[in-house]
Amino acid sequence: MVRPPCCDKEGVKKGPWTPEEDLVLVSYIQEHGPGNWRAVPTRTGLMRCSKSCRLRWTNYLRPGIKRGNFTDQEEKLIVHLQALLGNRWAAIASYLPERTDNDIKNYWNTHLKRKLQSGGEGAAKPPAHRPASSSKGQWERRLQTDIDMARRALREALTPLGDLKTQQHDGVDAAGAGTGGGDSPASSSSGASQCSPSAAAPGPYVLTTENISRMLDGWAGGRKVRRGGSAGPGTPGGAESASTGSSDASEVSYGGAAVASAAPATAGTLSEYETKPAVAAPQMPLSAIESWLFDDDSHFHQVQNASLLDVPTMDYPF
DNA sequence: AAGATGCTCAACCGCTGATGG
DNA sequence: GCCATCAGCGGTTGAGCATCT
Repeated sequence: MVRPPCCDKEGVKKGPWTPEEDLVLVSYIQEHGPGNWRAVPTRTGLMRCSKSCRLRWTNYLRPGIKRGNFTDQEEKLIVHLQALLGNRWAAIASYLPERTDNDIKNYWNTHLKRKLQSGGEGAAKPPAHRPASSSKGQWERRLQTDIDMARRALREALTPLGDLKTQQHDGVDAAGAGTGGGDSPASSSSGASQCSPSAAAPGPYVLTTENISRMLDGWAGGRKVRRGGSAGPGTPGGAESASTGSSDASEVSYGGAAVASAAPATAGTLSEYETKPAVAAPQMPLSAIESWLFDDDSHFHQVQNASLLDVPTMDYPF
């Protein structure tokens, strides 16, 4: 059966989002929480398809997104995870809560791939993925292994490079059987960190309409405010353009205690989030991940599927 | 200064898996 | 169990900007 594309309908707008549309979408989500994307266009009156709304939110408007200026640590982590997981960007993104899969994918394709190619052929070859014939049991096992490997990779990435190689033969945790269900932690586990929708209390979104409109101030209306230079990333939103460099709402603790809705638009809330130094590494999320990792360290010694750990030594050229 | 080329990244497209009737 | 619908993912495209010639 051939399903017509969801955006085939007449009157569905495509192309770059305008600040007004962003505002409408954010207002709606602030009120109802993300999710039920199908209803968004009709309820908001946006002439966009649901998919487009979801994408706009997850890749761009969602609080806590950091743009541009990938740190060395993030780079290494991405490379490492990519080598382990392949091009499963959502899974990779779930380990970088401030980054979107799209962002990581773009960064990989435009920076890292080239870097690796020029610096060392085959430093990180993506493993073959998702054999079409794998049974469900195999698939689930592989998922768990992915999670384990990613966890391990993350731990390694967070470890000073000098120590890395000594850990190459650590075991893999086979324990986590539980939750793991998903190809994409992004869709399940990331929920916690990625502002996953309604599951978590829709609550604390930092982006009040006022904030949004402030964010959108200075948006020239052109498609891009070019990244780089002093201006922040090319986000029209310019939360970061208002600030220095790549910081935007990233440290907003939308998941936690109520910065957001509580954050009265009046209180110049945005400035609270503007003060983060552009180069600041994602300390918060990473440290959270770190503690998760190291708390669970004992599991690393339960080797179960050692063959899957034959990851080539990561000797990245940068 | 102007055109050509390269680079970046937001957005789109098509597919797959999950879910509900 | 089947089918329709929806959400999410990864690959690709193309507009706009930067840099080069």
